[in-house]
Amino acid sequence: MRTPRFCDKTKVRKGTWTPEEDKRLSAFVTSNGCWNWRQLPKHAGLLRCGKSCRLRWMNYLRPNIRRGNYTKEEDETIITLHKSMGNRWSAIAAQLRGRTDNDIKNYWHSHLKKLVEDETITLAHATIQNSNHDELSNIETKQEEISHQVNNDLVKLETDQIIVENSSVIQLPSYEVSSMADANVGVEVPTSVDHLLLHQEEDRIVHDLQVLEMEPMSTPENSNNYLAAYLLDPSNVPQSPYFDVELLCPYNSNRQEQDDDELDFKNLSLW
DNA sequence: AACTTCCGCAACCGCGCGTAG
DNA sequence: GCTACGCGCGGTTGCGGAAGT
Repeated sequence: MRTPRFCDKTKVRKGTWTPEEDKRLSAFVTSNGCWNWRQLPKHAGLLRCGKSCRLRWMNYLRPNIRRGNYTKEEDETIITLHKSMGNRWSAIAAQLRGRTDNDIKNYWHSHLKKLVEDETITLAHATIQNSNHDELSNIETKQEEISHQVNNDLVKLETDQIIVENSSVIQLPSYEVSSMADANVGVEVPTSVDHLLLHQEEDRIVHDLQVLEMEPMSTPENSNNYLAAYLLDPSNVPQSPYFDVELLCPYNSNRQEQDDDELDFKNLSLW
């Protein structure tokens, strides 16, 4: 069982050190050294506990101690060391000449901590803004790709429909072929398989449009795609929050601004 | 001028570790 | 191996001056 290690509170002084006490402690340690902090106050004629004497000497009276006036280099050193070592003040103090752990700890809590927190917040803002920008770019790229694909598909679909309607003998629609110049027309009799494939392709386009509809429809091309699909088969096109099927046009710009506001609000609410 | 609040800093406190007996 | 003790460290407190009302 450990005995209480703290000073007998009835016999020792506490609180701020007087110049007289400082003088006595300084003189004693300078001439005799600090061989035993617990015994020291008795021999030095001080009504303080050993622990208090040690603290006073180490943090204030010891020679070569620098106080205040931290340089920018010291600030950076402390911040860097704190990042890697955490609250190990004595280890940090060992890297800075003439600074005590207590002084650095106080300086950290009164100045640097806030500084670092502010910088972290600024950095986090910048990171999220960049992230949002990248995400937006990805969505726009994806929109363009889908839009382009849908446009091509619609052109092929319309062409194939014309072929099916106007020709008694047609080639099976092949969407692997990129140019209509490659299609051989007038070879085979159309079968129910041809129509089945055609409907499957329509379904695929409608699916593409559904994917497109999930994204913000911000470009006129996307609206046109929606209109084209709607005119082709209104029953197969899902309702879009971005396209007014009554007016057959995109919702007005106020709607878009409102959505933008909501997006901004969502971003803000992350904070 | 008086009072309150804020802030920096010195000092205290409790805990853990190392070591001597 | 156990205990008592000293020391060092880090968290917390409280004093006193500055700033604000």
